[in-house]
Amino acid sequence: MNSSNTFTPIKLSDLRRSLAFEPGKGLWRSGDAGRAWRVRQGVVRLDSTTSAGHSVFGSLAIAGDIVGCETLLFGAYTFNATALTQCELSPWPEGDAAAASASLLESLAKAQRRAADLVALRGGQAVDRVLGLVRLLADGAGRVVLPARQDIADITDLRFETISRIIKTLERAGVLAAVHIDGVRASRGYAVDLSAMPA
Amino acid sequence: MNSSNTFTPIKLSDLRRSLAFEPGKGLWRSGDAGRAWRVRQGVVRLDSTTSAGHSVFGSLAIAGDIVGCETLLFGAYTFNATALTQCELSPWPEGDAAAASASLLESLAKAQRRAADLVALRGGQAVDRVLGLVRLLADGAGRVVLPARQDIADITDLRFETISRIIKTLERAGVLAAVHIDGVRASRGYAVDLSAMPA
DNA sequence: CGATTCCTTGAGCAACCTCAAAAGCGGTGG
DNA sequence: CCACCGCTTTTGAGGTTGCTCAAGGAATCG
Repeated sequence: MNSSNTFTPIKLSDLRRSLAFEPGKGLWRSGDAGRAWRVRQGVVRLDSTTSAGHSVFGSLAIAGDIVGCETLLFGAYTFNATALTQCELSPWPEGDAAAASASLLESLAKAQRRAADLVALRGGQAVDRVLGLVRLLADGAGRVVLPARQDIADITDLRFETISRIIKTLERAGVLAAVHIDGVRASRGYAVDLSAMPA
Repeated sequence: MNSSNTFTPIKLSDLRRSLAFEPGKGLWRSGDAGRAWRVRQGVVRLDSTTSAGHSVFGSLAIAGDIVGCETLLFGAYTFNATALTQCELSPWPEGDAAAASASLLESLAKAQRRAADLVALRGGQAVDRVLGLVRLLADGAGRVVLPARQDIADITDLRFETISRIIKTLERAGVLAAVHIDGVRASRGYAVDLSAMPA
């Protein structure tokens, strides 16, 4: 019910290498058989399937997060996963059993912090939610590739028209600046200057 | 900045037994030294401390969830924890290292599902959010002890006046019924009848 | 370059918020 | 036991933010 899904299953032959995906690409669906991954780059959107059968935003995974670990318990994914930006996944666990166990504890702690971040993106004034997402997704150098308006809307529980208005306002205020490479627009790429944010 | 906090640190001598807490009781604060626990009963509220120094709702832990596992990594808690209802915690991990590792994986999977649940509580129409929380907290027999209005408001990102209006409406519609024991009101206890919910 | 999807912008409206006041509930101490 | 105090909950009236519906423009893909 959300986003475009050019969906093809992950190939068995790829299980040992790192995989790259384009924005909008469906990675897997709830119930599919598969394995666990670590997100190396980009943003993965995880959706729950409602009783009514349509897909609603459930959570986000960004660089460092582990996704699909439930496959180790049930053999199948519980969420639908799609790439929101260009992204890269590598198989998990990556080392031996001991390394996996340490990384599990770390992942659990990280998952709990991530949950709090997500919750924060769905509360308060509309502008602050969008800025929160920008902050979450921006790299250290003040660069960010935003998801599509509709995906931002799903994440923040706002309407895409509202997101559009807010992002335009932030551009006019100098907080966001569309990035161009060789004179051509980098799709949804922005330079971020939070200090330009009016009180 | 939220809720009343009759705060006293957890005693060392209690580390091996299960502990019980009254609603409103502060369990620990971010930065405190302490250990990890499994929630046996009730609802624990976890708050992040903002840069401005005040506490904002971050997430919920209910029966079966593991809280404070980050102490095994950093030696200190990252969230402030308070009991929203009468609740009971027992030390975690409960068995040997092998059992802990299996339970970790399970906990990670559960934490991710819990995150999606929380996210769902902060989107959509006000009534549906409150009903979502009621469903999350109700036991199998259609009984629930709700947190205070202000806490429900913090969880759902609504105002406590709005929560009050919604709960009264649900009572009048027969979805919620205040529970009395020996003719005396069971504090914030309700019987739930979701089938009485109008479309 | 034609079609489809995504984004922008406007006008009016509804859901929820804000501010305010009063009633209920629980403890505490006379 | 009752009067009092603080805190929570209820209820009302009016205001604001973000939603809905609608239309046109920009991007992207074949």
